[in-house]
Amino acid sequence: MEETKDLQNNMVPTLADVARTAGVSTATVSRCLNLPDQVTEKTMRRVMAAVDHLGYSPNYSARSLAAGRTNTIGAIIPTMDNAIFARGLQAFQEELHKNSCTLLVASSSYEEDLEEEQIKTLTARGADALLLIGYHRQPRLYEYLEKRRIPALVAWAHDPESPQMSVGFDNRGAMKSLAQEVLGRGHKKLGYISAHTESNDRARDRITGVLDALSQAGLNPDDLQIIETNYSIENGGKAFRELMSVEDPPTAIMCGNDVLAVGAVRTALEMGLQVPGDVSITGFDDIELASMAPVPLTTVHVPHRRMGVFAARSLINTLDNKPQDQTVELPTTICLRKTLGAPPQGKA
Amino acid sequence: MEETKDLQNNMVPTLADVARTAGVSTATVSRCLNLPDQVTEKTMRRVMAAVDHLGYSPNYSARSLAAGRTNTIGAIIPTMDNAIFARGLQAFQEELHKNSCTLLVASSSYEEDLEEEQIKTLTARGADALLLIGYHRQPRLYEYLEKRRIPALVAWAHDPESPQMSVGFDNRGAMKSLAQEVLGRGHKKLGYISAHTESNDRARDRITGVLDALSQAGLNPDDLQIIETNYSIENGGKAFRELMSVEDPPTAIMCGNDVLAVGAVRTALEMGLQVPGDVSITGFDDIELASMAPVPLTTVHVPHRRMGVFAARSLINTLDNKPQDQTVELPTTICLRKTLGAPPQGKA
DNA sequence: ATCAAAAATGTAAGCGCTTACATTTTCACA
DNA sequence: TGTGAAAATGTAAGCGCTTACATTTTTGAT
Repeated sequence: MEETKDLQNNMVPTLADVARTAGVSTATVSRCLNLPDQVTEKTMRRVMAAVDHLGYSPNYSARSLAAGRTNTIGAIIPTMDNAIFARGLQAFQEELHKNSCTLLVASSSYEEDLEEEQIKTLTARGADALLLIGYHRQPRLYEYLEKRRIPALVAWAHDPESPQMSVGFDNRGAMKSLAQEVLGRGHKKLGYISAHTESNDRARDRITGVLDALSQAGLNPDDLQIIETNYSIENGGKAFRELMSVEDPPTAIMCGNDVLAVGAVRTALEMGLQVPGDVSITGFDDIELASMAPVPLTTVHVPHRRMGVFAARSLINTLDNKPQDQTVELPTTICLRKTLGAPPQGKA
Repeated sequence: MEETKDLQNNMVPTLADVARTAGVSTATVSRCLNLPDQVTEKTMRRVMAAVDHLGYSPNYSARSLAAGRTNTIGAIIPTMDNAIFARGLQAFQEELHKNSCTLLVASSSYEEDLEEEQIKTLTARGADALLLIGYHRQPRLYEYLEKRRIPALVAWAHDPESPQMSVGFDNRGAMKSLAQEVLGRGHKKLGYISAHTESNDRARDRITGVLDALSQAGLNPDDLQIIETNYSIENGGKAFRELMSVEDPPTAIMCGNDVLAVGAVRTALEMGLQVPGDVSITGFDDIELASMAPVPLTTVHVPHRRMGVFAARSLINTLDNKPQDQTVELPTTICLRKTLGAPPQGKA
């Protein structure tokens, strides 16, 4: 009983077991699995038969330890509970899968410290590379990653100046264009609802974009009323109410993302305001929600899925030492729907 | 130069390096990291100083290999590109993190074969446990998991009969209740837009729920027109159009989820139909979109985040051999908003 | 001071795989 | 049929950690 070399005895089979039952060395089995064309077809068949027979599948911890590569890529995103990241991440994962990599996920909840912790964790877990959102983080983290030779790609943002690998888009330019559309309609007084900007460079860049447009149009950027709040429909509504509760309220409210904008639209309607008759509202991202809003949202379309796919490819190419663009900027487009119009009579 | 024991020389430090610089054995360092109270405070300080000095962090591949545990839990979900899974997954991840576990993610794209492949991959990658959506899959997979002693928890569904560990809700019962609401309004002829049911037991159960209500109300279940389609707003619209294009169309269309329902609502309005004046429509899930729809959706609220949290706890407790409910059913609630009304005059 | 038991630490054997290097087999060509 | 180079396979040394077991140190009761 103790000599049962056959080990059906409810143990998980190892490479050595496969080798034994196939009558070859462990090296050969390993080659069958990893370097198929270094092996005779006959041997391959024998080994594969053993693999099937035993129900063998490799132990990745061991493989990773021995090979010094995990084929795992980590992603640290603010939250999945946000369609834009969820969708990008989904595309990212699909592309990784096509290249037999797996995805290790962590979320930072938009907190810088937590993100740092997650970076440490994921690298310790052996992520071969990392997907990060935005540029903003302690320089020591970039040093840490560099020291460990862990490629990190920044997504959702794009800064041609930065040495960091990235796949993103021009938050600032996109929002500037949208602001120009708004100003072009004759609005002179804008309000802005933003995500918290403290450690969110995308949010900051978008605001800067509006400011750009404002000063370019000869308006005073200091007049732009900005409220920062957490990402949610409800908060968008609250912020809207606040912005509109002043003496001479803005005629257009631009929002840092669609979720906030939808909240604003809803609240506007609740307040009995016409959109865009009494007040124009814009979003950013073009999530599914945008076209479904009570009044379909004028917003900026961002190619989230493409971003995910590109990010995956970049990282994989880098790991494979294939030539590879350091940084790619994806175009965004302005999506004019129904929430942007001219300011009300006498307000222009 | 070659004798530099100090190895700043851009190598990632190992346990042995820490041990050497702290002047203790590797075992002691390992204990400091994993079993802190088996170690003197003095030693601990020395070791920690070395850890900090070298910037050491453990290699999880090695740790996993040696310890036979990865502290990694895998989740295989149909897609993250669907708010309900994204949100649940987010909560799941947060809870795992609280317990120092990481999340390995894969998606099956609602394809049974792909799911099987992903199960194999994730277990090979050393996932200590698995989160799976729904019960439907080849029995051999359950056997496979059992043989490897990998606890797998089924979420999003609940079958008290099944031996499988689960955290879910009663898809059938919930949809039955909603159908009863619909029938209670006087509707006699219903249509149903479903996700593909082939390998989706949640979708099947929901249909069964409607059928239950129908036959209980003395109506003929065979009259229920059902269209199966892929998850998307657009497809919801198409299906709606098809259901309504018959001689004597249904007065209420129930949908397997909110996304399909929103598509239906939008299309109804495009067709010049009043909702619920001309046709009632219902959804399922209560995602954010639901209350934002052109007409706010009557639907079933499902506690996705709680489900994620419970799932994480169950799995972790199981891994820690803590006592643990085999299966928990979370309550759902019916969310009556605006898309359900009485059938049009003369149609009741 | 003494000594046994308890606490802390050390030693060293793997965990399951990859891979450099060594050995054997195969094969084209003379 | 014999030869050498190329192809296939085998041997065995780790990869960085955990942990059973052995050894040393500390502790506290005498």
